[in-house]
Amino acid sequence: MITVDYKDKRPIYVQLVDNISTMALSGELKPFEQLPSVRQLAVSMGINPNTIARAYGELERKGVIYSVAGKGSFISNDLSVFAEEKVKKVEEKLRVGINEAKNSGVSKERLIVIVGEEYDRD
Amino acid sequence: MITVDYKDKRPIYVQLVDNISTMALSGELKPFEQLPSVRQLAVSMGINPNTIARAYGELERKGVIYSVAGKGSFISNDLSVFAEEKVKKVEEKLRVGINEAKNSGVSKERLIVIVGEEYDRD
DNA sequence: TAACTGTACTAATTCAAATAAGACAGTAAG
DNA sequence: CTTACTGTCTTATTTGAATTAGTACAGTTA
Repeated sequence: MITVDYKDKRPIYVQLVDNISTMALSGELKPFEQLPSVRQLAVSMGINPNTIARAYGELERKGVIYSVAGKGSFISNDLSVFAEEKVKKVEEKLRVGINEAKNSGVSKERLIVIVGEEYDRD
Repeated sequence: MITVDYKDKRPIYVQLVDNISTMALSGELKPFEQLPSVRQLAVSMGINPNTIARAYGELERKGVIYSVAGKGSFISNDLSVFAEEKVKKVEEKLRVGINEAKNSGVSKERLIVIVGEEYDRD
């Protein structure tokens, strides 16, 4: 289910890009699967069609979906490029976080413990 | 030196809070040291006094500085409460980042390697 | 032809951040 | 006491990004 959270401070189109990307990567949305049309999704979510169109445009640029005028928008066949790009970004963000922790006096050992706690849960 | 970066998307008052907090923790600003007055700093940075006042208000709320009407604003004697609070936030942010990496398929081993790379630099 | 699809463009609206200007009270020095 | 600082508070205005609104155009499908 495609949703947005109004408590989330990020713009709606960013949330849509994030959610649909995640659903595509997890397999909840499958390759070649058709997405709701811009107008259809806009009505069902109670938001403006242009906001959906902007999200779809971003998703196409990232290679998550492809759009064909007159037909609709579909999940891409090959998500590997996007997946690699995402891993890169996640790792870079993590490095920033690690350095912030380092600068706040968190020890390497403490950090390893935290990594373990998060990885060995559920 | 207290500065703001206009390329930074964060509000100016947030940047000021962050910069002055960091300088206080690092010792670049020492306990009881007087900060520039609201008006003085506003002129020297070319921004509005109210923006500075808002930042000083936040800093006082966080316990980084204390302000006395008529005298000025000064770095707090005891920054331990703020320091602990900061470590908490940094660790929580890190846990979020770790889970994002985990969900993107980054292995625990890979993550440990990254932690090592960042910690054993400089 | 009719009813869909995505895309593009411009104008209006909304909201937080920042600015502007001023008022008030405490402090310190002449 | 007076003057010139200090922080604090209030209200109105401006600015810019995000979003909405409305419309137009071209491709697709039945």
